[in-house]
Amino acid sequence: MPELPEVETIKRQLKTRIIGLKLSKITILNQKSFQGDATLLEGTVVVEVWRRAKMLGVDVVVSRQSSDLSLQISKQNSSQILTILFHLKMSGQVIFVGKQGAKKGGFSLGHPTTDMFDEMPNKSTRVIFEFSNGSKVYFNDQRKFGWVKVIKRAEIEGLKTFQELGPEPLEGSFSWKILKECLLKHKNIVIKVALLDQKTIAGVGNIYASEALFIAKIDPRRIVSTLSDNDFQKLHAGIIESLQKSIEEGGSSRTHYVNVEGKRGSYLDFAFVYNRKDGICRICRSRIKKITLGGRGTFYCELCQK
DNA sequence: CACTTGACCTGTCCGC
DNA sequence: TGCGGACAGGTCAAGT
Repeated sequence: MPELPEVETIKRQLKTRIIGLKLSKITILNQKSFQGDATLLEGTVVVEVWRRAKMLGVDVVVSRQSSDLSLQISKQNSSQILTILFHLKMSGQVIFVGKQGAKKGGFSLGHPTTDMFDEMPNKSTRVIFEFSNGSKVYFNDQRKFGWVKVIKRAEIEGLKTFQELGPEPLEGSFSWKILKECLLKHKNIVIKVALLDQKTIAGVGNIYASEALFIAKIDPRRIVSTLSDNDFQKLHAGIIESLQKSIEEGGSSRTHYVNVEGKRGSYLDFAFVYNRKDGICRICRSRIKKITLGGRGTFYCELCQK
């Protein structure tokens, strides 16, 4: 899927479009894609959209006349909040379609998406969320690895997948020393594989692991225990740089990823190594190599990365 | 226990 | 053009 920058892009866009909207109907087209009781969501109002690692959360509360009051309730009584949790895995998409765009507080937000309207649903649509103003959110997932689940907000922290997650790399508190500490938890594996473990750092996937290691000039085959403090510092900077750059570019679109408007991200136009086998290294002009590490394609420059 | 491989799915692309 | 195999943003469980 979508790694951190792609989910972050979806989160930011969805937030401006669906907060304050009331859910009217949920249609499940593939049972395996949906866990929990969808009927609990009908009539609820969206109060928040958030991201943790590669997961997307949409918080909803039972509607009480106005959405303003709902917002108040959410702050006072978190036990009332339900979360619609998404994991897009390899091929998930979240598409928003609203003919006039969502409205909140009297002004219109977002861009018109009438072009997507006729294309949705498509053959990979697995779940459809309909709002009372006619807007819709489509969860598409060609490979059916992704999922949507309904869970009480208060129960999320108890989920094993949440408890074990490593730190968020774009939070201010994420330092190179924390990165070092997390990576040394499994010091005998290859650095590229360690970066993919969500217990090490949350949100880094196959694209940004290769990119961050290139920026840090570290060979992806290195064993974690061989890294110096200077390496950890460069890697820390490389992770942040690649993730931030990708968010600026709206994420990476190799095959499936699109944002909520159905548009592709452009990070791969700037990528140093990912998906650039035999391409020219932007720094030393030698050929980019592709190898397999931990069963995943890994791209790097033999000259630049030591 | 630490680490690796296969499974989950559908679709596309590449070589013969 | 057709067919088989490898491969694709992720994560689990089972295997070594």
